[in-house]
Amino acid sequence: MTKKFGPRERILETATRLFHSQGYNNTGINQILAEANVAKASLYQHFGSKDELGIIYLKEGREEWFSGIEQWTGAKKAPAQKLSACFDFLEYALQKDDYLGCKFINILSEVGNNSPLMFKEIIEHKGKLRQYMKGFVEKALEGNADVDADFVGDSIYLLYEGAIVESKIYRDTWPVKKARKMAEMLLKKV
Amino acid sequence: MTKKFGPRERILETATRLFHSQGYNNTGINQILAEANVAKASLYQHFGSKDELGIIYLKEGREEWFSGIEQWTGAKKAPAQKLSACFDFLEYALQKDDYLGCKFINILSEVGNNSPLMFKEIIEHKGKLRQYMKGFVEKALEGNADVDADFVGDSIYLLYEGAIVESKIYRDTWPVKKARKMAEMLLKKV
DNA sequence: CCAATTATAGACAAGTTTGTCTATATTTTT
DNA sequence: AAAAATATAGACAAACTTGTCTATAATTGG
Repeated sequence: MTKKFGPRERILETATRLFHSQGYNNTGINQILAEANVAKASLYQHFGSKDELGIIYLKEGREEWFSGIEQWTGAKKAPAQKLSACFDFLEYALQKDDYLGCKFINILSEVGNNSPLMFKEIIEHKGKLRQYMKGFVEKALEGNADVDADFVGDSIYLLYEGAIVESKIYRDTWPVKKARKMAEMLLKKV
Repeated sequence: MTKKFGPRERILETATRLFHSQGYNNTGINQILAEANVAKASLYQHFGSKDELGIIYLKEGREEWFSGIEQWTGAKKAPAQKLSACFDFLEYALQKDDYLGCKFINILSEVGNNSPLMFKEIIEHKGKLRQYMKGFVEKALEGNADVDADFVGDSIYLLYEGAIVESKIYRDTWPVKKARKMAEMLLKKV
């Protein structure tokens, strides 16, 4: 059995904290090692490079995100309520991390197209989130023939992503609150 | 009179190109100097530090942005049309720069709270853009007492910002096109 | 209990980074 | 034309980066 707090886990936990709060490029390997109390050779044993550590940071970030959002939507029954729960979870998550924004959007600004494997993680994560939310919108608008569910779904997704970025800029939850309110309105009376 | 293509101008033009395309942290002073054909001492003569160069890069970016958007909105008369023109300009600008996204959002991910003066430029730019767009929304909804113009205005602003970020991720204009369509819908029949 | 695996500590290489400083050359201005 | 301001080229410092390698210690499985 793998140790619960072995070097690998400590590295990943520390790297996650530092990459998210300081940024990927502003976080050196040595700082991670020092704060995780791990030897340098152990890092290069478990992760082949800093780039790979970044990729696994994103992979785990995606798992954690969807695990969280499914917990929140799972507590609701109606699709429209599940969609609102997505915004509630976002508000909770952004506040919990002191408005650091989205790990994926942030790292995209840092690495650009330098790391194709990171870009792959980013676009896959966002694509999955988009489909996830659009699924609720479709169900909520089912039978409503005169409404373009695809269009409304993407609009709500854009509101969601806009709320993430603006919460970071304004260091406040108003973007999420207003985005949710508009999303709810769009599902009711379009 | 200041020279049109003196060292200062060449530095700023090159730094703008490189900061935007490669990122701020991925662009070293030496690369800027080499591509601008300028001596290192000249850079530190005109700009005291890389940080200050970054601040002026943002200041100029804001001027250029608003100069551009005002050209596009100035060609329209009705407030609703002016608002649509904001989206048209965005689509044009993002495509022109090959979907590099927003200079301000990008650099925020890189420097975080490390540079308070940069953060000041960022929040001022976004705050001004928000008010600029909300002004059109207010005028377009004037007399429409049963509609909360502030709420609709912020929603459209969030759609706008979401479209910027998602266009970068998907390397496509669909986010802007859909955001504009939704914005137009919100001004017509809410 | 002993052998194999895993972790540690840290020196080291080769390359970055920003910023300073000197010395020389080119423009501008008076 | 002389004096002052501006630009150039590049050496240099001090600190940082990722990644490799060696030698020793701790832990684990059979």
